[in-house]
Amino acid sequence: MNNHIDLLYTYFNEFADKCIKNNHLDAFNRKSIGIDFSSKSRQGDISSNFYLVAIKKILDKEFNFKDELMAGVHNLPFIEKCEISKKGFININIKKKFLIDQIEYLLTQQNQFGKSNIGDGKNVNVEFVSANPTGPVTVAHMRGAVLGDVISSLLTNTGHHVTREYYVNNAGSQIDILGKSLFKRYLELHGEKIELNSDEYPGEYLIDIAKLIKKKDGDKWLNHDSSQREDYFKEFAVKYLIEFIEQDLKLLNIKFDKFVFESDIVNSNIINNLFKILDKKNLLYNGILEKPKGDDSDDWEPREQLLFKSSAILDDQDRAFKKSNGEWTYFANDAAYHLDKYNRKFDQLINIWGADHVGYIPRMKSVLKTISNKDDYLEVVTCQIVRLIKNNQILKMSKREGNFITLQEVYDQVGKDPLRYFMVSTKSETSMDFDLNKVIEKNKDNPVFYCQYAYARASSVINKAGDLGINIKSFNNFSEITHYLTEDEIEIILKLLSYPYIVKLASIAREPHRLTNFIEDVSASFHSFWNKGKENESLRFIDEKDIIKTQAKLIWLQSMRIVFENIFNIIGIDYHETM
RNA sequence: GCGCCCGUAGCUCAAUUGGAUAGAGCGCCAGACUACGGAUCUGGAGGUUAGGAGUUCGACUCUUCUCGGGCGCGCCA
Repeated sequence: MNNHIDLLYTYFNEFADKCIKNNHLDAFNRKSIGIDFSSKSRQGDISSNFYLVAIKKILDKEFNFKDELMAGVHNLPFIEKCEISKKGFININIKKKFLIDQIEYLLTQQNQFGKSNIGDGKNVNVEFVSANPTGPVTVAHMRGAVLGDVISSLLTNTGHHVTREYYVNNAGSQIDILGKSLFKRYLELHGEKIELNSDEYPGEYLIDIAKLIKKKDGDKWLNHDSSQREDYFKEFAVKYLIEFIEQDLKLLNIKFDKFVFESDIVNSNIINNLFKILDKKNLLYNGILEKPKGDDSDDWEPREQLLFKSSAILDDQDRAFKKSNGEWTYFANDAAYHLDKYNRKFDQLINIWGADHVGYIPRMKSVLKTISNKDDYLEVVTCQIVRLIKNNQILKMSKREGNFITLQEVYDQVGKDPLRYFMVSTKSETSMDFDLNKVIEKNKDNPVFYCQYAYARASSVINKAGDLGINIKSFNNFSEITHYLTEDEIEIILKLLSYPYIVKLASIAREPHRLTNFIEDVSASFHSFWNKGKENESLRFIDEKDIIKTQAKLIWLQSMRIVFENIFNIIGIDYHETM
């Protein structure tokens, strides 16, 4: 069942098609057609800029564009009133009966309401977190973790097949250092005095893992061939750290469909395949990179190595593909991993990257553009850092001193819901402050609580009415209830009915914060209306003497609960009928 | 030095991708309470959207310059 927004969009597009076909209008970008469905302007229930946008494209001055357009609008089934304002906006009031029909439809849809198929079943790979397996998950990754998970949910809700993927960097020098650090802890357990180098990992979690090795193997490794021992300690460390990481993320209810190991990529032939693809297009050459301008260090010296001609595609300079000693660079391996994703037949790749990787985007997009011939085959969503604030002080972290704050620690202090909610409640590319004191307050200053409370209140009304024998289970007098609803309630209903569009736009823009804005907006309207019932009894929800009026209210309250549940499910936070 | 991101009310953030008078919460000021859940609500003040120039019917949004903040800048990962 199409709602008023769908119908209006469809009409505008068909009307434009017809005009263009008849040479009355010049073609134009349909994305510029906007519908304001939140009635913010209060000059109608919904409004549109269609007239303003299209009038610029008139070719035939004889053609009576305005009258033709409006005649069609008036034929739409939901139009109560429609006019074009002085400035050129189309303002529409909607028949209440039509809104109630939509609410009836919403109630039959339940958790399907708001879902759509704009993704058309596309296979999308969302890669996120991908923190190096050298320690527990820290706060540095928590925003990307929640963001990736919620974007995945948004995509699922809009008709995409989503694979949540984690790339494990278990090769390379960081892992060598990790293995050495672990071995030192193992030595320590056998009574040796150890000293960690500044680049080694000081975390106590390695002591726990070393204990596991000691328990399993005793002193077997104390005097053992070193290369075999090194591999063993590396693998052992990574295996347990990945488990720790999975446990940490499960605290936030984040689960991955697939873990891909860098070692498997390195050991496969995929890097050679990538080499062939790039080489065939003449994008690889031996050359010498220039010295970076900001680098005043003296140890720079020119070196010849294999370079990727990314500057010919999307980057501002070429990038090292092989080290001067002939090994593949990290970038080359990572690019090979992306080729692997491409070979797994995904229609699109989305990476969630932290701010420290933004400089990396052009070269990786260059690779994937070359492979796929599509500009946007790889999409990178970046998120800026989160500053933790406690007792009005910024919590500083320094990796060198090992005093990084773990995800677990923050989780213990605030819990899953505030953590998830706040991580996605602002635009990801702006840096944000996360105040540990404020996010756990249980009052209206806290939007998580405010929205959950709105849900609980609505639930309590429905339950209370049920106790009085009033419910909407077999209600079918939808056509009779419109005159029981006030303007405030109609406005809330309008908002609820715009929810499918909020989801679509949030999904297309990869911006979950649109959902939190929306639910806060509806919650505010709801709490405000609730309070009016305190001063004016006629505005209260339950009236035992007037069953139909009560049912009319219960119907939109139930609709609101459904919309809230759907949003809570996408964001991944809990909801309760009592708090 | 170069590149990317950001700059919106005292503070924390929005603004449906170029739309109408830039909106919320906190804080501040003034009010409301025997309540279908006060874990609340009503009203008010507060803005040259960092600043200048440009593009057009129309700019927080696009272009350009300046200022300020963050991140990154050959073989690390």
